[in-house]
Amino acid sequence: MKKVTNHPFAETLITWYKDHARDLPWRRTNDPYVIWLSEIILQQTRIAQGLPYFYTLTEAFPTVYDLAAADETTLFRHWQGLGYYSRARNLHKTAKHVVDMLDGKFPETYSELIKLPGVGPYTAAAIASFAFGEASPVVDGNVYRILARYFGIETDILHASARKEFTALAQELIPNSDPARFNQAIMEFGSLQCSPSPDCGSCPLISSCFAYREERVNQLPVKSKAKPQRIRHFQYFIIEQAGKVLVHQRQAKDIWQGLWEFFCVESPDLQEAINLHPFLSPLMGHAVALQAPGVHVLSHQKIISAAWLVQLPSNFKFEKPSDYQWILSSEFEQLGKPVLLLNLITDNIALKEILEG
DNA sequence: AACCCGGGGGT
DNA sequence: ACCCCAGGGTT
Repeated sequence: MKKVTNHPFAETLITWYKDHARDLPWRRTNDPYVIWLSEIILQQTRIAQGLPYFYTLTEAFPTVYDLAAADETTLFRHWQGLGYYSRARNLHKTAKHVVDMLDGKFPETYSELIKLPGVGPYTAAAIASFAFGEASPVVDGNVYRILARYFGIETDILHASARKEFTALAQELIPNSDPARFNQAIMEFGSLQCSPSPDCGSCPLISSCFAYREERVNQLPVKSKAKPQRIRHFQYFIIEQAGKVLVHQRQAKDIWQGLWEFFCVESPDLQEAINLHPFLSPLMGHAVALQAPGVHVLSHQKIISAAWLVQLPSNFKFEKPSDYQWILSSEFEQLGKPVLLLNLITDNIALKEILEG
């Protein structure tokens, strides 16, 4: 079912986009690798936050071959601070798959792209359209917002059926001629014009917008509320001896999987932490309290933490936990850490000097 | 279908 | 304090 003429909605967006498009680096290329990399970075991430990481990563790994050959520890270190660290792991998986199984060439269709680890409906549509000109509509937070307002769609955008409904509508709207431009335009429009608190007075779609006409701009899109945050308490022990520090890489299905940290006990207070790990008891004679980070806030958790610096004499003997290892203090900088620990280090000069010389 | 996964910025 | 951000994976 080819569209001969475009929907007026699409025409207006494309016209608006000609005058308002930002000059973003991933819009200057057709390289599917660079587009893919940018899209993974931008998942649930604002452009301003992702941009420095885009420059760093494209410089460190200019091609998919470079990324596939990368050491995962190095990749995690580059991803440090960006959040949602499973993206980094899936990035590496997909790069290796593309190099090893696909001769370094990315799949060129939505239905093939979506099979890649870390590539879901949005990202597959984005790559298929931007790199290969396929008319698959992107449906991201911007698109939900614009379509819900303009067409008066009441479906809860967190409901399972929402994606299907909004995608079907977007599929009707996307032109067969330069679908990539439409996808860029609708997201840019959502970001700059039809934002969560929009400036309807300057909107080119004001005369035909359902939400504006019905005075329901601030009620659309409908989105159910997030559940309250879980409160957690972490006790950190920076155990240092003979120029080395005790660390481990978080592995459990939990926050910060793949990142590195100091000896950590999840407990509301020091005494309970010691009771849980009796080897700590004789160490505490060498411990000094560090300035604790403030409450560290994640999307669904609040982490309240405390930390002790434990500098042990060389002849001090104790049995370290089996899942922890010693590394040179100076090498800690090279590992990917949670921002909570970056803040802890920044706020404590003594710690900073141990770890950064 | 429900739940989990970061960090930062706007209001 | 709450919302949102160029979402995706697991169970």
